[in-house]
Amino acid sequence: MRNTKQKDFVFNNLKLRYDHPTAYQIVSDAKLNNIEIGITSVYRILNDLIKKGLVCKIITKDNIAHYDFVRNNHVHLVCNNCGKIVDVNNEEVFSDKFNCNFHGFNLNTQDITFFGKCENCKTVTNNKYTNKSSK
Amino acid sequence: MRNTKQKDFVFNNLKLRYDHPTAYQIVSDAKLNNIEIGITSVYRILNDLIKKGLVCKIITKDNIAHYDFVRNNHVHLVCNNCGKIVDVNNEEVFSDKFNCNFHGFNLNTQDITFFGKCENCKTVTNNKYTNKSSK
DNA sequence: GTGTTTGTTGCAATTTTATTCAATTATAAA
DNA sequence: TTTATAATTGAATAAAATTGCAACAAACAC
Repeated sequence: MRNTKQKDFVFNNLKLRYDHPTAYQIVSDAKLNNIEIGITSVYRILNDLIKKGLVCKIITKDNIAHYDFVRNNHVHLVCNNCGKIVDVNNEEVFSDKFNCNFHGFNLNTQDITFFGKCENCKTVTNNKYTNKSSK
Repeated sequence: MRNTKQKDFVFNNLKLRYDHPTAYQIVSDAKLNNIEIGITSVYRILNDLIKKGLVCKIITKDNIAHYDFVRNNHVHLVCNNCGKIVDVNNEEVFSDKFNCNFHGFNLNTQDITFFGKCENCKTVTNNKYTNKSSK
């Protein structure tokens, strides 16, 4: 694992902004900051950060991926009309304050996924996705 | 809205199976059943079902979309090593039984998204994503 | 500082997914 | 039952995202 200006930029850019950018928006922002970085590297760096659990990907109903830095655990509210994404603290959702009318939203569907290792893979050292191999 | 053999096949295939197939697997299965359907139509039909909240899309760490029929509200546990997807009832997750060791899994990250309409879009009749227009 | 090692970058090619548009076909009206 | 209407399909095309690989460069040893 090496430090490069490309990795630094993607990481810090995501950490500093709160607007859930797309991969292209990160490239544009890099250009404005005179950082040379290709879209390929942005996608690759984002996926590495996702595999480390530092970043998550949100797919709005327009089927374009938006990326978000994982701060304290939070959930996303996504508008199916304008694509707006709002962050809400975990605790609020898991409390009894939560219902389908929430933070001004009128919610109707949910996507809840937990990632980890299953029974069989818990003991395995090499990891099909998070490392290329264990060699 | 019209009934076609393609729509029927995608809907019933997803409803009957419990293995979270990819779009390509649905096309293959259609061929085995002598149903003519192109990959384009499968993606289109799947997206329509998602917009109606009848189907959801799960992205494993291999970045290929898997599709699931929405029965009673349930969450997904995804293995970052082998890609295995397990369905678990909502109630179990929102109870105190839930922790990072769950159903044999060793969980470490989460993706929780709720979809709906935001404050501004609640009153709007035409919908950027769920309908082409309101004309 | 120089050289070696090895992870990283970015172009090109590929794969996955979405859109366009002409041809087709389900549905309802005649 | 035929015709008219408009939604749907799929081949071609385009866009989004990933992978392979040669060139590059960060980190470490000397």
